[in-house]
Amino acid sequence: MNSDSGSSRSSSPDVDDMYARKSSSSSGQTDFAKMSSEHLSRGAGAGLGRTSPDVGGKYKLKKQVTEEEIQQLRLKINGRERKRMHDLNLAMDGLREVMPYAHGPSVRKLSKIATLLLARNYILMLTSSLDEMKRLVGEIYGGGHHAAFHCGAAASHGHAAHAPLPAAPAVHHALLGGALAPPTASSALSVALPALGSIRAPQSLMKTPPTPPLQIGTGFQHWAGLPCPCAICQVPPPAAHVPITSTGLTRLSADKEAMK
DNA sequence: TAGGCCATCTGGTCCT
DNA sequence: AGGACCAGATGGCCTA
Repeated sequence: MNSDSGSSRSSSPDVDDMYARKSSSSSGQTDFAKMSSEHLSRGAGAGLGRTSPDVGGKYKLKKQVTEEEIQQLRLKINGRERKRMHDLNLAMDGLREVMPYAHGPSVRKLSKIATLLLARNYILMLTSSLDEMKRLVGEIYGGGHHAAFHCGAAASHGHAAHAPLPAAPAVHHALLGGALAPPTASSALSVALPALGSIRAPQSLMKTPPTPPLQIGTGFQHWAGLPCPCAICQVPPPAAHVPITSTGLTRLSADKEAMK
């Protein structure tokens, strides 16, 4: 299958290198020279360089387009398409990085379809967890005193405006643990103080291989047993920030705004 | 060897 | 007109 993790197949070969291959069908994936000449000649005969009005599209070029100009144009278009796909693959890699599955050279990279499906499930799970967490907060503080939503380390995380209640950290992390566990309708007592180290990625998200503790990208190093794994403190750093429009996170942002 | 996954090329369509 | 986006076709690589 896909052996991209550390294998010879790069998800995005160097574009310049690709251009360089145009006349020397090296050991690439596609016999570029062969395909190019084949398709270009076909294109030249069927569309490129034609002036016939019945042929729509961008190749309704002025007459007298030389073979070389056609080839240059084709190469230019191909290069853009490669770059586009390259960018798409980079985005896909970025998505993989923030997905809760095992990363590493010995772990096969998720396929594109698997990445997308996992991402969808992950978002759904986070949304569900967030809803549950907010519901529990509402139960405990009857009316939702959101100041209690923040931990004592808030100041160092940019939450300095919110003075934490004395009991807030423990309550906060207890809620977090509950939220990360499979959502239930249990009371607040049932979610009391699971060890942070026990937090695991939802196994249901991944069939294989066994999932390690959540690794939500490079900006989340403090996840496993470190100070504050809360949803708020887990806001991705700018570099790894993926625009998220899920309703749960949107509401969370709204709540944070309301707390100011 | 079949099937899955991928990169690339290509032509068409839509948008600016 | 040029670029972005898309889907189909093609062929290579890898795994079961």
